[in-house]
Amino acid sequence: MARREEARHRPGGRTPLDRATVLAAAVAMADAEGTAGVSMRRLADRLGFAVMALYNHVRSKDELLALMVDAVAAEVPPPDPGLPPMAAVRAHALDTRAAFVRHPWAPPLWLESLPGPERVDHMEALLAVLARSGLDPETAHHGFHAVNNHVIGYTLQEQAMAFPADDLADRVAVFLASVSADTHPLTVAHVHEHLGGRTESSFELVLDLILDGLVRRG
Amino acid sequence: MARREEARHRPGGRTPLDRATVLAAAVAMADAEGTAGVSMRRLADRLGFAVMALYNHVRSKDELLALMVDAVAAEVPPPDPGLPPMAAVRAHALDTRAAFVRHPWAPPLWLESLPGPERVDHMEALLAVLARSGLDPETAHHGFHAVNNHVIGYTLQEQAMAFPADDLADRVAVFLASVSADTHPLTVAHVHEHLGGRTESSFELVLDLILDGLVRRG
DNA sequence: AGGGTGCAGCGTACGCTGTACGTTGTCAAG
DNA sequence: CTTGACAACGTACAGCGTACGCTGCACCCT
Repeated sequence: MARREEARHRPGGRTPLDRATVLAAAVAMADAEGTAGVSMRRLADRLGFAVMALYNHVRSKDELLALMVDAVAAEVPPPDPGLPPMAAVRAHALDTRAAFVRHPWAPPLWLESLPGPERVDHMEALLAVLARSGLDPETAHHGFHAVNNHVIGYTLQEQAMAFPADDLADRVAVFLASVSADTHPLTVAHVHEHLGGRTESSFELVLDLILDGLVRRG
Repeated sequence: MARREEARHRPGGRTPLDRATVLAAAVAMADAEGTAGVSMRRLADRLGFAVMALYNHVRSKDELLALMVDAVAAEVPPPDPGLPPMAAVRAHALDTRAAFVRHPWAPPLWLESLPGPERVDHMEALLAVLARSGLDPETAHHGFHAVNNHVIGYTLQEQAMAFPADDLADRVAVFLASVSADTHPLTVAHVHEHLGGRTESSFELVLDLILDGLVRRG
C-alpha cells in the first residue's frame, strides 16, 4: 500500500526514471550548456540510462523542449492581487524577465513552441491584470503584446551577445574589431555606452515608457 | 582580357560556383522551407554540385547563416534624409519589419549571429537618425533598443505562430483545443480578437506609442 | 612551347544527431 | 503459477556538418 506509492523498481537496479526527473535534468543541462548542449544521448548518459529509456517518458525531443519552456513559465509567480493593476503588470514583467535571466536558453523556445498549460496560465494572469486596469479593451489587447514583446525581445537581444555565459567580452571584442570607428562612429559609441554598464536600467526604463504610453492612451 | 572578367570555367562543365550564388540559393531555400530545411547537402543538390564544393566559398554553415541574415539587412533601404527624424525612424522600422516579413526565418538568426557589415550599416543608420532627432543622448540610446526590440520581438512572436506559412489556422486550432474557455476566458478571447484580424495595425500602434514616449521624454 | 602552381570540385569517412523497432527482464494482478 | 503490462535496452538507420586528400583544369612564368 505504502509500497504502491513507491515507484516500482527492479531489485538490482536504481529507481526507474520518471518524466519529472528527465525534465529536471534537461533544464539543468540547458542552464549549464545551452539548448545546443542538450542531446538525448548526453541527457541519458548523465542520468545513467540508455537513450531509448527516455522515450518511455517523453514522446520526442520536441515535446521535451516544450515541457522545458513550460517549466520556466511555471517559475514566474502570479501577479500580486494587492498591487494596483499597472504596478502588477510591471512586477509581472520583471518576474518574467528574471526567469529568462535564470534560463537564458528559454526565450527562443518560448517563441517557437505552442504555449503549454503553464504558459497559458501566465497569459491569462497578465490579461486579467490588464482587464482590471481601466484600459479600454483595445488598448489592453495591444498592451499585452507590447509588454510581452518588450520582455522577450529585450532579453533575447541582450543574451544573444552574452551566451554562453562568460564570453560576452570576447564577442564584444570580436564585434568591435570588425567595425571601423571612422565609418561607423555611432555604432562604436553605442557599444561603448553598453560597456559603461547602464544596460540593466534600460530594460525598466523602456518598460515604463511603454506602460506610461498605455495609461495615457486610456 | 575580356575573358579575364568572365569567370574561369572548365570547358566540359557548367560555370563554377561562387559565393553569391551559394548565398542566393540558401536564401531562396530558407524562404521556401525555413531555416530547418536548409542543409548543406540539400543546398548542394539543388545547385547541382557536390556538398564539399560549397566549402570552397563558405567557411562553415554558421558563416553561411550569418551571410544570409546580412543579406536581409541589406534589403532594408537607408532612412530617407528628407523626412523629419522621428518620421524617418518610424519608416525605417516599417521597412525593417517588411524585410522580416519577406524572410520569416531571419529574425531568430538576427539575434544569434554577430552583426555583419550590412547590419552594422543598418545600426549606424538608425543611430544617425536618432542623433539628429533632438532626443537627449541617453534617451536616444534607449530608443535604439526600444525600436529594435519592438520590431524584432513583434515579428518573431507573430511568425512563431504562422511559420511555415500556411499552417497558421492549424496551429491556432490546436492551441485553442488545448485551452478551456471556462478556466482561461481571457486567453481564448484574446486569440479570437486576433482571428478578427486587427493584428496588423497593432504593430504600428505600439510602435507609435513607443515613439511618442521617446519624444515626450525629450 | 612547357613546366609549375593554385584552386574548384569531388569522394570518402568520421562522429554526431533523433528515433523506429524488437527483445528482455521484472513487477503486480488474476 | 500464469499472465500481462511496461520500463529499460541494443541495434540499426537516415540524416547532419565537415576534415582530409585526391584530381584535373586554367592560368603564369619561363
